[in-house]
Amino acid sequence: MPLDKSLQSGSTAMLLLKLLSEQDMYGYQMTETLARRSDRTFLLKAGTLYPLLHQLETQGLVVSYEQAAEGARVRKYYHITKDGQRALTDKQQEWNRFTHAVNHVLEGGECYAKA
Amino acid sequence: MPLDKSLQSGSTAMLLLKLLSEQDMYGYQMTETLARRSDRTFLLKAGTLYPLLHQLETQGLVVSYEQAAEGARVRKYYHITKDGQRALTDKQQEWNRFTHAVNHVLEGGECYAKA
DNA sequence: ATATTATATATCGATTATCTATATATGTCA
DNA sequence: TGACATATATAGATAATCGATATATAATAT
Repeated sequence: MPLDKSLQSGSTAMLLLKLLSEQDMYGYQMTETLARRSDRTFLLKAGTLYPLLHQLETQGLVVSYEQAAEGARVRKYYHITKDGQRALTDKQQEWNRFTHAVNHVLEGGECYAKA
Repeated sequence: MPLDKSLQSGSTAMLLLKLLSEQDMYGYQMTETLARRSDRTFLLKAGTLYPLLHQLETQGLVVSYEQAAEGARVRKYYHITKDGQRALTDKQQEWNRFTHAVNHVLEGGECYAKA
């Protein structure tokens, strides 16, 4: 089975779904959490984040609701759906397959099958 | 330091350079070797491979030469340069940084620094 | 002999992911 | 009042990859 082509540039969706699998979050909060948890490796820009969240919502992987906060403007929270949980599991499996494949090539190891 | 943006979709160049760091190869051979070594995870298409090789050559990371073979058409071999070796080392470091960051997020671990 | 398959390189156009830049609005602090 | 962090959003540009197509040669099957 071939790897999903969008995986290589597409790990961001998986990371967002992972965060939402732990708790509901609003967009800005996801950016900050991702930056912290990745030791500043993932510095997601607003121009990447929001279109991606809208796309996930269109696909039915997340749903959103607005909630007022004290001393802050209204925030748009996202909640992961059953489909989203399933998608997260799939993406994590593909991620493992992908990294193992890359590492196998980088280690210069033997081939899985001869030519 | 932010991660190279091209890394996520850009691990292919690293893998090709890795193969060439072991021995000179021609394009088709790289596709086959990559497929075998990755357990059929990386099934690189010609439309991806050749433009990428031309790009690496333009960047001075590889050089090419044609060589005739018995019972086969002329093949175009690629050889990695000093700059290519350096680029490979850099890309491998970024790869490690990237995977560690993703795995840290996926493990739901603690943050590197508090908000 | 002829058709098919594998080898081998190449280009074009489409798709997709991400970024930069820009826009808007609110709350805090100096 | 002005600067800055928070918060969401869209438009346009760039880059990586793929699908489709094209060409040519060698080996194999019918």
